[in-house]
Amino acid sequence: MGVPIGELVSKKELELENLNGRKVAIDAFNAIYQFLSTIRQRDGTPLMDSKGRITSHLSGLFYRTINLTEAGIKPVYVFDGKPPEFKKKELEKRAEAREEAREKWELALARGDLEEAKKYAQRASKVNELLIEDAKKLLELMGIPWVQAPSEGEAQAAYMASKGDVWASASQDYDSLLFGTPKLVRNLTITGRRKLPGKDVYIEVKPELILLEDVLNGLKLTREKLIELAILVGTDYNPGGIKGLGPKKALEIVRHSKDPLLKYQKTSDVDLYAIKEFFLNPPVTNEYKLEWKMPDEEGVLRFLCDEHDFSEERVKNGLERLKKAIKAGKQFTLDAWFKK
DNA sequence: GCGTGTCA
DNA sequence: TGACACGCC
Repeated sequence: MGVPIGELVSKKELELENLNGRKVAIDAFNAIYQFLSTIRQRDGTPLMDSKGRITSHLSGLFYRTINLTEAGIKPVYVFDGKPPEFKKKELEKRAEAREEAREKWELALARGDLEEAKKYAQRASKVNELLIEDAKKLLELMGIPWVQAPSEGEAQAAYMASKGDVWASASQDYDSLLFGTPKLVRNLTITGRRKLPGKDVYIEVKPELILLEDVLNGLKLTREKLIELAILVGTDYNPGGIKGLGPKKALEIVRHSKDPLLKYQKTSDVDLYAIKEFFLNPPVTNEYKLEWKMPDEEGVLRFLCDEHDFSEERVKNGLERLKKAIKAGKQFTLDAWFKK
């Protein structure tokens, strides 16, 4: 998933306090997928209400949004629209991988191997339309803005960041760099512990900031060349990339060739130039309003507790934290204003 | 992933 | 106060 250019990218470690007072455009699909795959019981079953509807993503969204607000961050979630036609192959690949994982999940469960079961259950995670609708509804009730992208959410987030409507985009994937975000935040979480695959070892995961300018300067590339590099090593639109080309070789090629795609286009069954054009000029919209409001407390309680069986005590507690954080944030903004 | 209770 | 185990729905 996403472009495999992590090893070429220069990162700065970030304290959450550094984001105080900043607006951040979060890739909603990316966040929801993470919640859905990680918030699970020991056997891999996601959290569900009494009617069997998945609630893992609601739990994740609710508490993370409160945490970000407490850190003085103003989040806006950006949802995917219609994927481009040439993403079909990648989406089919993911569907196959999910199906395979689902079968292995069942087999592991039958053997009573819980650890394996959970691993495959996570890989079988599927973000469907109902999860998206519920997520949007929760955000609205919480007073948090969300934006409907016409196409890729990463592209819309990058557009909003490059216009200066938000300070940065946030995602685990690097794609928004290709779409031109000046700043990308990864690992935008509070509790920075992540389990290493396989072993029972946890590592500290801190938020990190990636500046497009640093990446381009470090690699001595233009954004157009970075896009060509990504296409050679593989994107969601041409999974796998060019056979036999890794990041290092690809970097040399794009540095020394005026039109690196030309040679590989001849033997490729996808339109590499169309992909490049898509990264350079993706469909985006100006139709959004970024307003952070006080939460509709009754609405949140009805939605999470009455409809989805969340603990009233926990949700009320969360709402108190959210209200307090919003007021503190307003105070901060006014203080900063009067100090000027 | 995250909150909460427990133990030092 | 911080690390950890457990349950959340």
